Order: sequence, then structure tokens, then C-alpha cells
Amino acid sequence: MVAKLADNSNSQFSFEIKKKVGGALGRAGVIHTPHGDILTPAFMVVGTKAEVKFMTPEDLRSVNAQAMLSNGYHLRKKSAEIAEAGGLASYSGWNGPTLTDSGGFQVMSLGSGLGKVVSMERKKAVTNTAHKERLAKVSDKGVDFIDPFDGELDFIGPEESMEIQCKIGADIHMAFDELTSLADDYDYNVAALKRTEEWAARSLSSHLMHRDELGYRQSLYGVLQGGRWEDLRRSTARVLGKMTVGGTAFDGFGLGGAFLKEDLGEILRWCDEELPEEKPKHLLGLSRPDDIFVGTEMGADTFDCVAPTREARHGKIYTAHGDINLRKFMDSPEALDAYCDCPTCKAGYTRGQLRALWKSGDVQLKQKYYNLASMHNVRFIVRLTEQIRQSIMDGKFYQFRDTFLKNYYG
RNA sequence: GCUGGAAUCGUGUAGCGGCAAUCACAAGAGACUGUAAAUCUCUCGCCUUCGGGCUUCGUAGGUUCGAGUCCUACUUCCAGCA
Repeated sequence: MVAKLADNSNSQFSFEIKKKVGGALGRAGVIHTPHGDILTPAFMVVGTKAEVKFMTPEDLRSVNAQAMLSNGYHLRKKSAEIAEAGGLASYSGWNGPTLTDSGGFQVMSLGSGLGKVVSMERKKAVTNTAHKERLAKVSDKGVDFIDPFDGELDFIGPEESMEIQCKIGADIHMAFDELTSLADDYDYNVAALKRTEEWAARSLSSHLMHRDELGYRQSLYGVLQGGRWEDLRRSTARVLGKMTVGGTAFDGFGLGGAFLKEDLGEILRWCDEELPEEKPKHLLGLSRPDDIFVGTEMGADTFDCVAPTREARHGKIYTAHGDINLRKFMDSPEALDAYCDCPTCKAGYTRGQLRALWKSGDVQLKQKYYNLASMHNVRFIVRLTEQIRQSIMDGKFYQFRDTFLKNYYG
């Protein structure tokens, strides 16, 4: 049985715009959710399986994280258990605002397996693992998945995704979508987009049936795809922006896709010029500082990304003057980042000490490194969004952006 | 002193007649963006116009078309016996 919580009808989802960036689509605002407010722009940490790797809920609070994103596909087998615990916020111990992805990303990552963002200099697709066969196969009905860990077969369509997400019970859900890869051409994107729009309508109506099951109102974002083509991006923004089922529209929008880095700003502008201004928008899966600035300028309110934690585990440490690879700092007495206010830096860890922990053969020391490095990188990106918000409130977005990017990218 | 065994990239190793020579670690370079990712790719004797060239497996000889690989001597180390 699903545990029923007290009625929280007074803690509905809503979004307020507090201040706009002059001459652009960007804004600072507040998203109110049943589990708390999110001051935007905001970075949501990624805890795919209901926990951020090597960070406790206390760690998340200590770096001032505001929200956590988890994944419907990866949590699908635990959804009943999570519902039983009262939903993702209490199940995870985070007890704050949460968002779940639909599994749409896995249509690509387990399907074509190509990289998400590629720069002009490096158009070659990026894969980390050799893919011998596709683990996700798409049809108009939905997607057949082969679980990469246990090989089990699963079918997930929009209805299944909504049922799963509503059991998991995050504050915000994503409509089930198909993320195409950069290798897919225009014709394929036309077909995939038609499917994603049909899935959006099916998501919306299925969501209506389940969204109150845990005792608080769960929200749904429609997800925009359309690759790098202006006609597709603008038309899908108009379609999803106006889409209603039984008088209910999407509560916000997810901006999705795989991008050439150079095209990102323009694509987001096409989308945001067509979408209703008063709804919040989430830029899916990006968190490099330049991407956050572009996203904010073009109207994105929230972001999520695995990069801060994954790159931390891989030895990359973010600093105001660019990222460093810890490999190069054996015995270095330097601070990670001179003026950082994260728990790791405040505790006085040096680059050399962190490198030693990272390279240690002792599993516990290694895990200590993952924790310390993850906290640092997540704090770096969270702090960036806090500073961007402040700069918007102060009317100094562009000055702050230029100064930050000059320091960061040199 | 005698009897066995061993000497190969920074380290530990594979190799038992076709070898610039295995694997691991260390080291170096790169990647990572809604997490199949505490992961992946590349380099790792010297030189290179990236075709290749050169010198290598304790030392010195020898057998062989061809030798880390077989033989002889020497050197060093380890084990056992004295």
C-alpha cells in the first residue's frame, strides 16, 4: 500500500519571476515545490539512484544544493518501495525539492550511445564504453530496454514512465521523450520529434491520473527535442507550450537535446522565444560554466549534470581560473581553489593531499577523496548559480558573466 | 667452499629458437555534460620527414639462416648444505 501523507494542498507548485535580464530571455526567480523553494537560476545535483555518489544528504546541504535529480529508469524497480517510504524526498533522506528524469536520456545513452555535447573541434562521437549492441530500441509505442546491469528486458512508454515517476514522487517529472544523437539526420529527427510530441500528450494524460497519489501534487514538464533545426525547435515549442489535456497544461518545460556547443545558445533562443514566459524551464544535463551562462541568458531556470561529480571522481577539480587535473599536482601544497568556501577547502585540504587520497590503494581513502572532490566541484557550480542569480538581481549579469568567463577560460 | 635457482622498461613480471619483446602497477597525455562512467582512450628503449631507422633482455664468447630463449665461462643475488 502507498503511504498517504497529510494533505499539502497549500504547497502547490508555482513559479515567480523576480527579475529579468535586460534585453534577454533570462531571469531570476523562485520555484515553489511541495518540498521547498528553489531560487533560480539553480543547479540540481544528480543522484540517479536516489543518492548522489559519495555525497550524503548532509553533504548536499553543506554545499547549499537546492534540489536533486534522480532517474525514473534506474529507479523503476524500486518505485514501489520509494512510494512506501513517502516519496523520493523522504526515501533519499534529502527531504528537499526533487526532480526525476523520464528515462528519455537512456533512449540515447543505451541506444546509440553517442556523446551529448560535441564541439566543432571534436565532432567525433564520444563513447566511453564499447557498445556491441543497442540496449534501447525505439518504436512509436515506447522503448524496449535491456538493463545494462542484469540484462533484463523492460518496456517503457510514456504511461509506464509516468506510473514509475509518480510512485517515486519527485516534485517535478519529465515527460517521456526521445533524445536523438548528433549522428541522427533531419528526417530521423522529424520522426523522433513527432513521437516525442505524441508521447508528451500521453505523458500529460497519464500523469493526471497518478500525480496526487502520494498526497502532494507532483508536477510535469514537457520536453523539447528537435535537434539543431530551427523549424523543429520552434514548432515543438509552440505545440508543447499550448498542449493541454482536460484543461491541464505542462507546469514547465525541459530543454533537451544533444548539441554542438557552438549551437547551444541559438537553439535555446528558438525554444524560449516560443515558450510561455511565465513557466519555468530546465536545461537538461548541462553544467559547464559557459553552458550555464548561455542557458541562463536564454531563459533556462534550472540545470542538472553529472559532470561535477563524475569529473571529481576522475581527478578534475574546478577552480576560478579553469579546471585542473590532480594528476599534475603530486605533493602540491597549493589550495584547490584560493577563495573557495566548500567544506573541503575550508578544511584546508591541499592539491597534493587530495591527489594522494585519490591515488591511494586504500579503498576508504579513495572514497574519502571522492567525497571531498565531489563536494568541491558541486559547491563550485552551485556557487556559480548563486552568483549569477545575484548578478541578475543587481542588474549586472553581463558584467559578472564576462569577468567570470575571462578568469575561467583565460 | 659445495649444490641448486635466478638475472628482461621506474617496480613486479611473461617469454622456453623468428621479438623492440607480455601483463600489472607507477608515470605522462587526453576525454567525460537529463550516470552501463571510483570510468574510458592513448603514450611509456632511443631516433624519426611517421614510411621507417637504430640499439636492447647481467657480462663475454659460442652453436644456428636466426638467440631473453640452447651451450661455455665469468659476475652478482637468493636458497640449501657445509
